[in-house]
Formats: sequence, structure tokens, C-alpha cells
Amino acid sequence: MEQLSKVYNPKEVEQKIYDYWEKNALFKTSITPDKKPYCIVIPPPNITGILHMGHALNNTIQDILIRFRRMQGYEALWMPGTDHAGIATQNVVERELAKKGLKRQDLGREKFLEEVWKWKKEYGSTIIKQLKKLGASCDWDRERFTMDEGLSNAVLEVFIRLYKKGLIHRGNYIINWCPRCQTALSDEEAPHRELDGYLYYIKYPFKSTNYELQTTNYITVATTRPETMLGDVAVAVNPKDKRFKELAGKTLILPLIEREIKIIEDEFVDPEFGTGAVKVTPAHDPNDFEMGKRHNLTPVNIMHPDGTLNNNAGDYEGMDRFEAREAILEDLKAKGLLQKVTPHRYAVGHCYRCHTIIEPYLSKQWFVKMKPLAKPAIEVVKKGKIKFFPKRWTKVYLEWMYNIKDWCISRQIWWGHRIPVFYCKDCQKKTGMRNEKLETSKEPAVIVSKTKPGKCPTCGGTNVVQDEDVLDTWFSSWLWPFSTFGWPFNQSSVQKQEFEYFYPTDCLATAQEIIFFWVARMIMAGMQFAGDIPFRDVYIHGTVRDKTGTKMSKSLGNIIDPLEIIDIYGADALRFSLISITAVGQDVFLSKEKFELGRNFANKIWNVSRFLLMNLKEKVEADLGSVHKQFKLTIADKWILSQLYRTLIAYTKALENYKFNEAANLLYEFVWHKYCDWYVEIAKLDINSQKTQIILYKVLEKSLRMLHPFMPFITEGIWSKLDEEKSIMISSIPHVQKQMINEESEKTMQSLIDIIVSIRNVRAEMNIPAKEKIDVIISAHSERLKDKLLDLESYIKTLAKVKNITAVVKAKRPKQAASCVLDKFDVFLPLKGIINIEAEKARLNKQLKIQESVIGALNAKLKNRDFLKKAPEAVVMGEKEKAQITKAKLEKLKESLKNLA
RNA sequence: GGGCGGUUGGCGCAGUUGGUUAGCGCGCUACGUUGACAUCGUAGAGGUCACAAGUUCAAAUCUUGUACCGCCCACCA
Repeated sequence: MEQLSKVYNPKEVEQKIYDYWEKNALFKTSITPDKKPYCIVIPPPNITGILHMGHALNNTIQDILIRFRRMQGYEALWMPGTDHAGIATQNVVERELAKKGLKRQDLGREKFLEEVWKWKKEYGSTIIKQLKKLGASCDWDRERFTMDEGLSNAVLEVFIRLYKKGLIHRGNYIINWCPRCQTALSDEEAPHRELDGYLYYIKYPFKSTNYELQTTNYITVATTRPETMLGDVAVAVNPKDKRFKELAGKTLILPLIEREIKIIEDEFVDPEFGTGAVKVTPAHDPNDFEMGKRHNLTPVNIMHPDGTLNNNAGDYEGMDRFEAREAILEDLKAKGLLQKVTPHRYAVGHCYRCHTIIEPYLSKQWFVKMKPLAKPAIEVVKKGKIKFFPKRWTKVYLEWMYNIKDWCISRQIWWGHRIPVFYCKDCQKKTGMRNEKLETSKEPAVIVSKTKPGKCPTCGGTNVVQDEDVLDTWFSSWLWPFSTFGWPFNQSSVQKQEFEYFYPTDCLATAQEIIFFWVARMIMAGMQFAGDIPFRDVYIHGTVRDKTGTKMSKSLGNIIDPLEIIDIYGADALRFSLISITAVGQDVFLSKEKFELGRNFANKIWNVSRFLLMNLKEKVEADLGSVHKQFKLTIADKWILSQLYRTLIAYTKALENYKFNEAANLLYEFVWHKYCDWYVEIAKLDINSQKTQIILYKVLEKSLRMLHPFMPFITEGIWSKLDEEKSIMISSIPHVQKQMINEESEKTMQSLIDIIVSIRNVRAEMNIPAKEKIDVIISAHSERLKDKLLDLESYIKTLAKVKNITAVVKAKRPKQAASCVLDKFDVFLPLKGIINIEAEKARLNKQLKIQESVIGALNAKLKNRDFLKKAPEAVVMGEKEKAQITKAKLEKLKESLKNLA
């Protein structure tokens, strides 16, 4: 068999191994009637994306699940793909154009889109390549893109279905407007961030022919955005507010613009806040918009889409909104109308793409009515058909769903699915309607269709134009779990069969940020269009942060690049480290050094495999199930097998409950601290025996299989050297052999470990060189234990560097010896001319102290009548036993101390 | 304003049916190269689990409250 290099070098092998998997089509899936399906759809990364730690964690988790299930015998499909990421991608391409001094408008829509597709072709699969480096075992033949023909068709189909049901409508509302991207955004795309700002108190004078009066007779309003005053159409007070009792209906002169506005009464106004009087700006504030409607006020829009002021802004026309703010404040101050300014902390929406401050902006947009869609999506979660892990997210989800608001889906950009709505200009002319007035599906001028109609079905006119807007990117993402299968299906198509086989998918793994954007909407879409839940489990993992707890982002420069980590430490090290430090649902605080954990572990696995291969005499064919019939097994043999299967049981349970870190730590503990530290060391005693070789080999081989979902590359690399057939990827997770779990051997092994550790301990304390072999006397607490000791002698000799062992029963401490008091044995090291009595004294005293505190606690318990009466019998028995052992130890320790003197 | 998460040895964290001498990794101290591994081995030091009250025979683990840190949601100008 081939030998391995001394240090594991991931760089050499990872790419080759991945190619081997792909070449042999090991990720491929198809309908397999005798297998149960297991399916995960990937959260499609943006085509603009490059792999960051969040991706690394998210996809490692999915790959673990997929590989684990595949090895459990499921037909495990991991459906991959990418998202067209409307605004993000458009921004990237626009930035490229800007370098050439061009704007997208210079190219025109068609040409610009060509550019985007070109960009996509060149860079759009970067992230996919990076996922492969991570080891992702997606079924790449099924890779989808949200703007593929099929997925686009699904998008249009859904739009039309919703429209026909009356769940999509178009209307004038205040929406979140990004003046930089110049598009509408949904509420989710405009997250609120707190800002330190000011509350400006502005005097609005009453109308009077007497100019003097105007400056003394006024009402004060407070605002955080003074520039919006140019769009004020009223001032509102609460009807119950006594201070303003007589003022309703009175006329004010809006400063700077000199427009006459009225004082109105509205319940919405909170008398406690500010001055109790509110400026009403229906075109620039959602509340004011509603108020305006209630009072029949015509909104005054003062802003261009780019955030500069328009011709309703008088002298301020052309200024940017924040520039205008300063100018207006100056002017108000000059006129003595700025009463005061107080610091004020408030939350404002920011564009989630470019972080520009959002402008609440009145415009005509398309909306999805969400309440009816939410209803079934709430039900399935409440009934537990869909489960969140960790559970607490259920509540977050439900709260959001209960308060769901309509979804603004139109975007004023070019890259995306164009809204399948056409307007008949001829009808518009005939009915005298203007485009702006179209609001309901009943309007004859609106034609909803996947393709451009040749002529208007109402009037036969050919003057038909398509809506300029595209759909929110998430309007395609929410269909992802079924659109990727080819929905809507033709009857009896293969796609339909596959869908029926794999859907509902099993698990969706994602980060918390995306629950509302995506998870909630997928559930609604699944229920509405696919007729069933999109997935059974939702696993929400934490956010990856830097070691100070700040979210990693490019702009902050605090990212740790997964590709760099892969380059230095290897993909397996990255994966294993990331997983083992990520507790369920907890955020991860990362620093580069943490990846050493995985690298070191990989190296350990590599080296113990290397050791095995160096010593393996022939191919191991035997099975563990029969090895105990064929050979007489030692304590250590039984112990490692017992531990193996205990580990397997716990490992499986952990993975089935999404406790990835637990499973990882179990493997680490087993492989390193049980197999390597103890079993391999013991096995060296008779490394050439067939029995030992079989067990060494088989335990490693099974460990590798358990490790494979976490560390796919190194396990495959070693596997290929083991003369095993095929790929480890398609081997199976070992089966539990319950009969191999052997408590007796575990107890004995524990005693052995205790003995060896105690001898090593004394050696260290007494500064006995490692090379110097010593004699020990071991006193068993019973005849039976003494017999067992004989089995263990050779282990002790080797592992604790002992020359002669004298086994006795219940012996007293010999003179001139260091002594260790254990549960079932006492160990004496006769040290000729004791090197250091003080050190021994100190050692014994330390032990004495520990045992005394233990016995103290135990005695207190055992003296407590309530404890004896109320605690379960097993617990009481256990404590009594412990007390007995501890008492015996104590006595011996005291005796040893006395003896020493 | 509402909701959620965290607070365990120097650092980073585990610890869900309440009962272990409270674990792990890094770091630290001492020793060590007998050929799997210095990306290693051996031994050790170091914490009464934020604080307070309560439930219980028994609490890091359950309840309530407090403090600090962090996150999410929210139309109070």
C-alpha cells in the first residue's frame, strides 16, 4: 500500500479529489424508487457574490447534511443555482460603465441588458467555482439561475395568477425610495438604522394682513426633516388637545413658500410629542399620506427621483435634499422662524444595497396583497408541519406574518423580470384615461400577458406598450424551491415526477437576516402555487462576525477570506473549524487562528492513517461484526469498539437534530483522544497481530466515514489509499452494533487509564526522567480486580514506562514509596532514597483536600433526611457508593501521609 | 416602544429531560524527539458558572427581578 507524506498537504489533493467526484458523477441524483429522497435547495448566492464566511458556514452546513444523508442511503439532492440580484448586479455593471464615462441611459435598455448578460457570463459563476473549492456536493447538472427561461416563466406565471386573483394591484402609495439607485424598495429592503439627528422647531405664522402680527402670532411644529416643509399641505393637531381648541380651520402661511395651509384635526397626532402640532406632508411621509387622504388634501411632491428638489420647491429647486435642508434652516433662522433645535435620536430606513438614506416617496407601484397568502403559511408553522431550529424563530416568524404588510414588487431598474403588463394607448385615449389613473384590473387599458399582445383585446388597437418596471428580485427567489424543478409543469413530464419525488424539500439552511425576505415568502409561495410546504425544517444558523462581534463586511475591512483560509489550511480545516465553534443558532466570532483547530485535527487524522498504512501487512477483509468470534479481544479492543459505537449513536443523534458542533466535537474527541491517544498506543504492543490490525483498520475506516460529511477531502484522500472500493462519498454511515457496547470493558479501561495517569503524574512530580524505567506495586481492592490487573500489566509497563509490576491485594503502603489512591486500585512507587519527601507530601495533601471537599458534600447530602426520602433510589445509592469510595481513599491518604514522616 | 440572544477559569466557547470532583480549544507552567504526528506527546496550574430572590432533598441547568453587552422589529412627526 502506498505511503503518505509526513504532513498533510491539502493543496495537493483537494482539486484532484473534487474533479474525481465530478467525473464520476457522484453528486448526480434521479428518481430512485427504492430510496427515500432527501433534498435541500441552496439559498442561491448572488451572481455578484464572492464567497465570504457566511457562505462558507451556510454551505458547509448544507453539504454536511447532504453528504450525511447520502451516506445514510437517501437519494440526496442538493439543488444549486444563483440569483440575478437585480439592484446589486445592475449597480456593478453601471459602475463598470461609469469607468468609461457612460450611464446606462446612454446605452438604452436593450444594449444595457446585453452588457449585463455579458458580465454575468464572465463573472456570474465565480461563486459557484468557490463553492466547489469548499467541497459542495451539489448536483451541478441541475444548476439554475433566477433569470433562466424556465424560472422566468414561473415568475410571469405567478404574477398573472396573483393578478387574476386580485392579489396584485397597482397604486399610488408612499414607498421606500432610494435616490441613489432610483428605485422603489420593499420594507425589508430598507432596514432602519438609528441616527443622531435633531428635532427642529419651526414657527408657522397665521395668515394676517398685518405683517407684524405674522411674526408674533404663530404655531410651532417640530420636524426631523425640515426640507419636507416645502411639501406641507396642512398642520394637524389632536381634536382633544385643549391647547389648540379654537385653532382648527384657521389658515397659516407656510414660510419660505408662502403657501396658505389650514390647521386640521386628526386623532393620529400625539399631543405629548414635540409641540402637539404636526406638519402634514402627504407626498413624503406615510402617516401624512394617510392623513392627507382622510382630509382630502392634495399631496405636493417636492422631489425628483434623484433626491434633488423639483419645481414645487421654489427657490430651492435643483438642490439636493440635504443641501436644501441646510439652506432652509439658514433662511428660517434669518427670518426668526427657527424657534429651537434639540438633539434627537431617530431611526431612518437605509437602502440595503447602497446604504443611502431612504426617502419616503409617493409613487405609483405594483403591490402584492399579502394577508391572504400569509394565512396558510401561518397555519403550517403553527401546526408544526414546518419546524424552525432553533425553535425561538417560530415566534419571530409568526409575529411578522401576523403583521404582514403589502409587498411593493416593482423596481425602477432594468435588470430583472419585466412586469408582464401592457397598456393599450388607444384604449387610454378613448376612455380619456391617463396612464397614471390606472389602478384596478378592470381598466380596459391594462393587459396582463406573458408575451406582448399583437393587438389590444378590448379595442383591437396595436399601440401597446409594456410596463417599464421590473420585479423585485425576491419575487423570483420566493419560487425557488419549486421553480428550480421546472414549475409550472406539463402533465406527466419528467420534471413533474421529479418534483413529486423530491418536494417538499427536507431542510432549508439559512441565516437569520433572511427570514422575512425569503423564508417566509417561500412558505407562502409554496402553499399558494406548489400546493405544499416548500421544506419541513428551517435551520437558522448564526451570523459570522469578527472577534469584536462586528458583522464582517468588505467596507469595514474586517473580513476573513475563506478562500485564503482554504489556501493556507485547506477546505477541511475551514469546514471543521467553522462547524465546531458554531453552537446552534449562536453567532460566530471568528479570528484566523481558530482555523488551526481544524488544520491540526486534519493533520492528526492524516498521521494516524499514515501510521496504520506503514504497519498494515495485508488488506483487511474481515468484518468487525465477527472479529470477536474469531479472536480473543483484549480490554482495550472491547473498549475502543464500545466507544466507537457510543460515538456513532451520539453523532447520528446530533446530526439529525442539527447539532453540528456537537457531532464535530464527538468525532474530535473519539479520534484524537480515544483512538489515537489510547488505542493506537496500546495497539503498538502487538501491532503485527491480525486481530489488532483488523480493529485498528476497521475503527479508523468507520471513523473516516463519520468524518466524511465534515471533512470530505482528507477522508477521500485517505480512503483512496486504503484499498477500499469506490468513493467514501457513496459508502455508508456505519451501522450501530449495540452488542459491542460493553460497560464492563469501559470501566476496566477507565481504571487502567487512572493507573497509568497516576504513575505518570508521580513521575512528573518527582522529576523521574522518561527513559528511566521504574517498578510499581499495584494493590487491587479485591481478588477479582487483581486478576484483571494481570490483563493490563503489559499496557501499564509500556505506557507508564514501568519495569516490574507487583500485583497484590489490599496491600499497605510500603515504606519509602510514593502512593496514589484510586477508585479500585492503589499504586505505589517505591523510590529508592526518596527524591523529595516534601513534593510527595504536597501531592498527597492536595489529593486529601480534594477528597475532603468531596466527602463533605456527600456527607451533607446523606445526612439530609429529605434527600434520602425524596431523591430517587438510584441517586441515593450512587451517592452512598461514592461516599464509601471517597472515605476509603481519605483514610489511605491520611495513612500514607502519616507513614511518610 | 416591543421582542430576542448573551453574561461559565487569561482569551474564545460547550454544557435541553435539574443529581458528574463543571468540560473543551487556545494560551500559560514544567518535562519530553522510544520513527504516525512539534500542525506532536506527558503532567500541571487556573472557574463556586453576572448579581439578587425564589422553587426543589438537589440548580450553571427551572421561575422572577436587576445590571451590562449585542441583535431584530416598530408610521410617533
